[in-house]
Amino acid sequence: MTAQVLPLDDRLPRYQQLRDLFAAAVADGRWRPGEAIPPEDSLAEQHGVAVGTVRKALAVLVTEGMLERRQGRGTFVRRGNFGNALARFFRMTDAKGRPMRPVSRILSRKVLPADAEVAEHLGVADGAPIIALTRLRLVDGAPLLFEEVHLPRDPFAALLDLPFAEFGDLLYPLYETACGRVVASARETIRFGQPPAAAAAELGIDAGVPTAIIDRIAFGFDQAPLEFRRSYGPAERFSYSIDIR
Amino acid sequence: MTAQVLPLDDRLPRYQQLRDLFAAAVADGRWRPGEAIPPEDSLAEQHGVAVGTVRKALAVLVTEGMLERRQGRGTFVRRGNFGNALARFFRMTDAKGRPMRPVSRILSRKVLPADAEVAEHLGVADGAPIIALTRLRLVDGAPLLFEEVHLPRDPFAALLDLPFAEFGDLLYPLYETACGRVVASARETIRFGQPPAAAAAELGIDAGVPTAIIDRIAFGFDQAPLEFRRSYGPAERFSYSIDIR
DNA sequence: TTCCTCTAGTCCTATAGAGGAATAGAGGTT
DNA sequence: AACCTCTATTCCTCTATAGGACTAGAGGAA
Repeated sequence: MTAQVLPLDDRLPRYQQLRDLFAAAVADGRWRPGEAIPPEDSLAEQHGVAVGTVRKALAVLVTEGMLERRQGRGTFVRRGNFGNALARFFRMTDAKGRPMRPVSRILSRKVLPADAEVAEHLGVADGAPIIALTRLRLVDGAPLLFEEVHLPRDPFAALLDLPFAEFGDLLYPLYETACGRVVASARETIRFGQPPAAAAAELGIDAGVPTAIIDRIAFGFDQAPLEFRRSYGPAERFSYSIDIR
Repeated sequence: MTAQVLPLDDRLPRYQQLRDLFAAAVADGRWRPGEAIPPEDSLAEQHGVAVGTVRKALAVLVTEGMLERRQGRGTFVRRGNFGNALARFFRMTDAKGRPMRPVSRILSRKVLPADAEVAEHLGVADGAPIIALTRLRLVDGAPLLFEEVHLPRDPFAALLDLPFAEFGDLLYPLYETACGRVVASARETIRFGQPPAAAAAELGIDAGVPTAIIDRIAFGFDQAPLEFRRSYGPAERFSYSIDIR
């Protein structure tokens, strides 16, 4: 969480040590999303290695998705691709396979102690303070998804003061701009069951209607969990598409 | 389909041309799954480039999943990871999140003309000959999934003579050993709906029971579709887990 | 304004080579 | 048998360097 004194491991190859060093620079905000990092030759000089070694370290971070290189321009810390975020994470498509673009409305915001399940998913202590949001996502004015979002309180405390109207339709850009956290990957689990009463009410369906339940844990560049989210939607409207490897 | 005369593009960097060359060697069977390819220095000499250039080409193919390098041993054409195939493609987990290991039984095998949907997914002409398999996958003796598998006939003709008992529990190893085709990636789409009568009958459920429907297109190393599969399973028993990016 | 040229900065391609690390196998020792 | 040592083979790390390609911006020409 806090910027660590570098636990560099001398047994690792230098390019791996550099990778860790650079990743830490991104993680603790010295290199910021959207900005260019120093050019490769100056990094090489700075760390007393050959340019090729720096290039190799940067190549690792590029394949890990943390950096992005543009010939002639520089090397940039990747910002969450919010143009693509829907395509990457919100893979609900309509009957014709087109991605749907939901509008979002925050319904509630509370600080609660984490229950056992949320604590495990977020990797925090049982009972640790959690921000719990509920929100509704609508397409063409019709409610499509009811979501319960859980965030560790401290890193996301900035969200506690934000008026609901300013949350916008996507949370990940907000995590970046308001809290400096970038979502780099996620794990989703889909199953099928019945919605809790609150979800059914907001969705305007009977509690007995078959419902798709999607659990998602979102991770930062350091693979630490940032968010746990559970989403409910009517099963007949649901279609989920994914490319594997 | 047939081995092409190399359409090497001189405008591409040499390492990309080499990549294409090496990929073609795998695709047309000169380099075979599980076997080692020539060492990097001999490839370099053979093609008149520096070793570093060969290494770069091979690195691309490693990240694409076609090759695998082992220090001190060599560079190998990757074989479908059948130990991991379940983990990679068959992501149904039980209520506790453990992957389930189904047993398979082939129910039927026919050669049919492709209908419009199958033809599109497989990238073949409408009405082209297709091998259509149905099979049942069981866990602990109970039917869990009913599957309709569609394959282009000619590349998979070897399956037409194989007794059902010799199909085994997984098809992908069979595609490799019997037909020389390796599944490298796949796209899945999940939705919920109602099963066709045949599926409901084999699964022992009512036709009205909510059912998970998974469509999968499996691709070879060259991104060409190899198989189209549609699977049906009772929704309450279903849970699907996926890592994103 | 619009277009062109030039330049500085940056990443990309490619080469060459030295030394290290991991593996497999041969052969010897206990 | 079990273990060790030695060697050949192979991939890995790292250095050093040269020229090319792409971008952005400054300045001048039409």
